[in-house]
Amino acid sequence: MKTKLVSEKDYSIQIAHAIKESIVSGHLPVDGRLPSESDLAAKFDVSRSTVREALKRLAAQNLIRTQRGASGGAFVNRISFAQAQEQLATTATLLLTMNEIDFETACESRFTLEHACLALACARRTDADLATMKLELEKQSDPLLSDESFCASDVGFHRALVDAAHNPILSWQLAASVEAMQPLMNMITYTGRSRARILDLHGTLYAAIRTEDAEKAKTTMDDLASYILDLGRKFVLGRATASPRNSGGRSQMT
Amino acid sequence: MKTKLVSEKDYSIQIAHAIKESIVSGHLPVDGRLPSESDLAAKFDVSRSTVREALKRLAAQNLIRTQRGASGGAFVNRISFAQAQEQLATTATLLLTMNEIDFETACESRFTLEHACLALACARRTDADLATMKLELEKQSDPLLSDESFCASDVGFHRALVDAAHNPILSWQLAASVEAMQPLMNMITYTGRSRARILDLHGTLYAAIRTEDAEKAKTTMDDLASYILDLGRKFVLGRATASPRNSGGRSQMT
DNA sequence: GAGCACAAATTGTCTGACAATTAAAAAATG
DNA sequence: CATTTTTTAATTGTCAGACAATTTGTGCTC
Repeated sequence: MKTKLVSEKDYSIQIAHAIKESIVSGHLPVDGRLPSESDLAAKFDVSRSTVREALKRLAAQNLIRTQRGASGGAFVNRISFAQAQEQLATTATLLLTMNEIDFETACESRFTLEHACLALACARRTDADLATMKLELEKQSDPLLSDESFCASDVGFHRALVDAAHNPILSWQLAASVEAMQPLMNMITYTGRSRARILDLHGTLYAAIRTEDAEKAKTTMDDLASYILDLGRKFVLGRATASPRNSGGRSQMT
Repeated sequence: MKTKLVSEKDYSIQIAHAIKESIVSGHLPVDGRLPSESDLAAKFDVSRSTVREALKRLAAQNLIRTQRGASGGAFVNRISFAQAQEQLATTATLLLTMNEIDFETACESRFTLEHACLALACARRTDADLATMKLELEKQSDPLLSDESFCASDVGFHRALVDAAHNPILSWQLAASVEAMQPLMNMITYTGRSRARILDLHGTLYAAIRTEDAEKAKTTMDDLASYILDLGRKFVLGRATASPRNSGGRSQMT
């Protein structure tokens, strides 16, 4: 049976949308196979190229995967947390860089969310969680560490903290948030003194979580948030007012 | 100058990745125009179809938009919060439905995040925010409201609450979270008694935010969270153990 | 200047072909 | 018969060339 398409929008968009609906609604089961490109072309009464463009749209959203060869085809993908996190991080990065979100707003959202994890983290942290955090703490205490490595370890510490809440959805959202902010954090040059302060706060956080002292953890997180905010303010990061908007003015890719 | 591609992966993936890098890194400015499809085909030394498939991948992620006609082409898109929210909601929905996240986990993450917004909401809520919340409260008090409409109003109330924090990043993440959970919430049948209870809690929340009583708001949110959790537990929503996994077993789309 | 026909550029779609890959069927081999 | 090899068929990936649809600019007419 042929499926009707309206001629107002591009066919590939409509086809992608139709298939996406089938997937999201659960009508097409995970690992279910879509009809072959030729069959879809016949079904929608379009050419194979058009179907292919539709499928590429879906593939870009990790909704399907394709396999060549006999009994190959397009299969409904079970989206993984890793994929979802990458998607979210990309989107968050774009929002930050393209929409003139200032450092303070980004910082506030990140620390607000992280703050929210602390109660759960204190209640559920395992020895493994603590060990991961401890490891990052030791890394950060090395004064020879480059700013980038320090930042990376910082991300690792906070990820471990969030993971200690043992809620995959929270971990997903938070990890992406933290990751998206990394470029901004990388613009800060960490002096010996600021590193010592951060390390100190991280240590206090670690201890609070180890002893399941949620209140202490929360106040420490607040201290860390305001300290990072201060650090950020000292750099260019108030982009909303500092740098001109880079819209307008066409430019070619070289 | 031609850009080299390795022959191990599909060309359209590599090309999409290359252009994506240029965009995310800011090398291509917002609203900047990409070379025409023919030019890109020449640059990467592939056919136009392959380039087109790559561009469709980018379009699916809202990274570019295309325009027909003279001086048309593909332009770098400034991603909007609305687009970002839709993407995030889709991904979240898929994670919930495909990865056997149980109702409790989803509920916990949502209310944990929402809880985190309360302090900010109390401090920053405007009269407009309060008015929006009030409006939804009145909608919900109509006993003739269908379950779906009640749910929709519920979403509206919580969105208004989150928006009262006046942090666009938080609004974005939370709104998507709430929206992604809507299908699950829709599976609950709301009795008159449960509606009254929810309405009561919403009212208390509203009052607390109006009077900037963050502590009261937090405890009320916790009450609401545990009540919803209880409601959910009474239905099938413990899918992790209740329903069989719908993977395996190929099936065709009809 | 206003309106109009026409050309040029660009994306959207179609057609048909071939290459690459893979699984299953068929054939050869012991 | 069991195992290995070869062939075949199905399917996606890529290519080339064509035409349609859409939009912008240009020059002409009035």
